Amino acid sequence: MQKEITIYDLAERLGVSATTVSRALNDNPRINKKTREKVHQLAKELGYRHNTIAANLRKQQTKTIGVILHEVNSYFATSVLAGIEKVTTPENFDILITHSAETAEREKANVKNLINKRVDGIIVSLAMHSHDTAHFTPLFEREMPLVFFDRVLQSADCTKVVIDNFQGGYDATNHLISQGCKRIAHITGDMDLNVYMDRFKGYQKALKDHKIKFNKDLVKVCGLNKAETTQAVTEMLEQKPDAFFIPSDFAAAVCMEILRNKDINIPQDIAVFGFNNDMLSDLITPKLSTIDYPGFLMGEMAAKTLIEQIKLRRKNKNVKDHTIVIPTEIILRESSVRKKAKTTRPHK
Amino acid sequence: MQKEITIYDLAERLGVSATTVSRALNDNPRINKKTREKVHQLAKELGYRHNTIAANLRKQQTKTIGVILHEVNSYFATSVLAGIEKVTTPENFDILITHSAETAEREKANVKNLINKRVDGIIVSLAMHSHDTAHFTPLFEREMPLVFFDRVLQSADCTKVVIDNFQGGYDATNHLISQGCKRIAHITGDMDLNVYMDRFKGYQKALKDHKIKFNKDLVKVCGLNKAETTQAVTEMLEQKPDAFFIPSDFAAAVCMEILRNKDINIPQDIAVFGFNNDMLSDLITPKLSTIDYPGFLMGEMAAKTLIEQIKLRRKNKNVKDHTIVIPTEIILRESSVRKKAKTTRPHK
DNA sequence: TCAAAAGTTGCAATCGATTGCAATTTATTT
DNA sequence: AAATAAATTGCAATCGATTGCAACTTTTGA
Repeated sequence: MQKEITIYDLAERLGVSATTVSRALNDNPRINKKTREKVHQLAKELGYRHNTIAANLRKQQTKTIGVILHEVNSYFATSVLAGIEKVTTPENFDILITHSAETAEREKANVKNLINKRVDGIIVSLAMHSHDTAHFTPLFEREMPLVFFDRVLQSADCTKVVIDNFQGGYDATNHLISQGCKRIAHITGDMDLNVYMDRFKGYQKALKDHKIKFNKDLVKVCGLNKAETTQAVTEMLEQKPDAFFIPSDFAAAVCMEILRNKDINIPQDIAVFGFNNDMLSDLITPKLSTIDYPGFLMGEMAAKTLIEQIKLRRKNKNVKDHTIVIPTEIILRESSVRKKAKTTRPHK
Repeated sequence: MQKEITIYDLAERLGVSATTVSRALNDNPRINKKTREKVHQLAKELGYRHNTIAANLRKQQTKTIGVILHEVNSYFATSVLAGIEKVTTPENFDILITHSAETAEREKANVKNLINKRVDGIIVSLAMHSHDTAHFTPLFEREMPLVFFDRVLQSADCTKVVIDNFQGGYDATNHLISQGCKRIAHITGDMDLNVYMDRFKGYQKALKDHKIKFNKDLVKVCGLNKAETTQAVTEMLEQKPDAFFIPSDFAAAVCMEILRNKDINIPQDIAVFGFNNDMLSDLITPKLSTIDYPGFLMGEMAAKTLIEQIKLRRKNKNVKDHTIVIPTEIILRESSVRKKAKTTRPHK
């Protein structure tokens, strides 16, 4: 790599100062139009490239937002990222995506790395196994603009973007009950996470409202990956459930495959209900009933809120923490509808 | 945000020079062990954070690799990223992920942005509509370490990591023929891209080897998204095909849904063959035959090669361009197997 | 005891762009 | 024509860490 051209090189050739070049390249109106054009012209000719690093150091801001995801390989994650991008791109923010592979250790490393990189703000969805959240305190100490979304800290005062998980859990369970299900198995994730805890509470409330006694043998916690789900479902079948409410479309799909292999009819013998409205929920057979999870909107809101915070911070105003709740929608499809035909919705 | 602690703050408090602090923090053996410990101790106490930006500026390297993907919302993309990470993490490289949403325009912006950010090297998979590839010349001019993977430039001398797309197309078609298919429809993507072109050539060659005359009415190019695939499949059905070879599992799944809605039996009436071995290929009914696409391995190889290049560049040695071909594997499942039962493979 | 070697530390320049303030030139007004 | 305003440009410091070179201190060896 031959050395990159700098503003000093341009300045020398044009017989002006580096200041002028810098201002010209930034289209500062203080610089004469002709000078500006000459600078741009030469910059183009010589293949000058703005050195973001030097500029960031001087300006003490990076115009970059760090995003910490627990995983990236889901339709939900990519929707969220798309939503974030929709907001950040016109505002000229870059995003730096990290993922913690569901471990607290990597989450910790990611937080550290993002601070070192001096991002202007951070958007986080917690890792599954992030019980000890001490690694976030450096962010609070710094008053770093920070928005949690989806999987959020339960305790701390902070800004959050979430869906109504309780309602989602309630709606799903309520629907299954309406289809005549009485032994509704609930295979779910780590209850330390708000998302699974709240859905579980919604599940319980729906049972209660219909005077169905809660049976703890019908609830099982697992990692919701293929292996663990397979095991959990297989074990659960001994309890003779007449429905599975598994708040993850992927895990629900795994469940359905197991049922199919055992020639169990879905939804007549056992109904299945997922969560997320993932791409695949509309492609598998039977199509999966689920709760639509507006990832794009969540990403949008999170980014919007964060950028507001960043702007306030620059003006040294202080920030009010608040919680934004995004509405969800129940999507009824073949896997759970036993009675009268209802219209199903296409995947959006 | 109160101001961040710098090495100068630490230096002052400890009554040593910033040089010593810097060296201590980097565990430079030239610094006395006791001094080093004192520095680390104070750094921890005061919540010092290394300023990557300043360090990058001085060191003229960012230890960051830029990745330009055409899309990120696929199992393949996340596999590739995981493969890249596996290599970069132990080498202490960060990755900066950008995606071009299949447009040349965004690809161009991404290239520019990554140069401005002074990444040490770039890994690229081309956008679907990236015909004019002039925006890559600044990279060649700079002799920027650069590895293309999957969707690669056909012309330029550069390092590439690809699969044997020809063989994949050949194997798929050959298998369909072995199942008695004679009118094999091929719905595929932009032929300017090596991946679709080579698979098409494989398709043609297989037909030829079995003395089946090539029929251009059975080939249709589209964007392979849901809407375009739906249209293409619907139109294609007028040609009365007895098989679909659609080199994208997602698009093949869309196709299967259409066939199912028309009560067309798969694979007896029409066999379907995909490409990628995506997560969903194993979850849909019937399970989809496909070509396994070792994304993880491709990511790994691309990153490995790139880091080699980066290291050579630092020593001012020059780099030999070469092409790495990763083997693929045919995965036979229910959607295409008409005759004798064959063992199916689980998704890896 | 003194010179050479090894161990520690610091000076000062450097990376490249930005920006407050001042200086200079040009245009406008009276 | 002089005074004032407006437009244009530059000086020099700054952001925070790194590093070649030199200096200083301590240890080692004869």
